[in-house]
Amino acid sequence: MEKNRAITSLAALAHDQRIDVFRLLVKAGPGGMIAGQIAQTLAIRANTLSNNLNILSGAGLIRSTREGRSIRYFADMEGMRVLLSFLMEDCCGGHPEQCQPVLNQIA
Amino acid sequence: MEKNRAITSLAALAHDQRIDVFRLLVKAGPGGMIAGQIAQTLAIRANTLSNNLNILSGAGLIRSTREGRSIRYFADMEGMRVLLSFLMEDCCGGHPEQCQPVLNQIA
DNA sequence: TATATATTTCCATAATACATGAATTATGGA
DNA sequence: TCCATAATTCATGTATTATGGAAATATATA
Repeated sequence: MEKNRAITSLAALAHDQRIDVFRLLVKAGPGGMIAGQIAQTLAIRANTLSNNLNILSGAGLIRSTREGRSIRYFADMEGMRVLLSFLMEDCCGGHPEQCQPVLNQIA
Repeated sequence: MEKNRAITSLAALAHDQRIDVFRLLVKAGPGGMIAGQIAQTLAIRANTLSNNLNILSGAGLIRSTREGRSIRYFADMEGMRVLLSFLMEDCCGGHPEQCQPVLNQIA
């Protein structure tokens, strides 16, 4: 992963509404949620949400598919995995005992 | 973890120099690095680095101890773990098959 | 075609973060 | 004590980012 992409992803998550949206989609799981549901659940205006969904998409953290008039959004777990890999790169190279506790206990 | 703390941590990492510093300290492992070494390795001015180290510390992503005139910095793996837990919260609740691939393949 | 719903785009203003030079604090050695 | 080294703090001009109103686009239904 290139560094600029990682920074884009981290900046996307470092935002009051977007972190809520991402975590909501993580919880929603494979079923995802349509934009309107997200806006209603989090009490966000449609245009602000649209902008923030676009930023999360550009950051590779969520995906979407159109369903009639609605658009359904999903957390992109692969994007998240790539981001974490970049941040933890070479951590476990010489010192696996320092890195492993980070990964355990997350579930 | 409270949301504002997570946002602070993510914003700390979403920065060209700070992400370099963090990853350098992750690679350095338990031995850490003194500030001067970091500045030299990454070619960062002392005052800029100091400011960015302070931001990373405040975000709970690195720690430090003084060693004579120098200060040694370490990646804070526990802080990282807490951040990831917050982001992935409840992911594995109903759909462990979506969350697990994120955690594997990182090492 | 006309209307309603869902979402996005455009734009202006306000707020925030950034890098740098200069000065300051802290520690160790002569 | 005096000086050198290591790191931090402060002030400031610049640039980036966020927000919300209004308008526009896309799709479905009557």
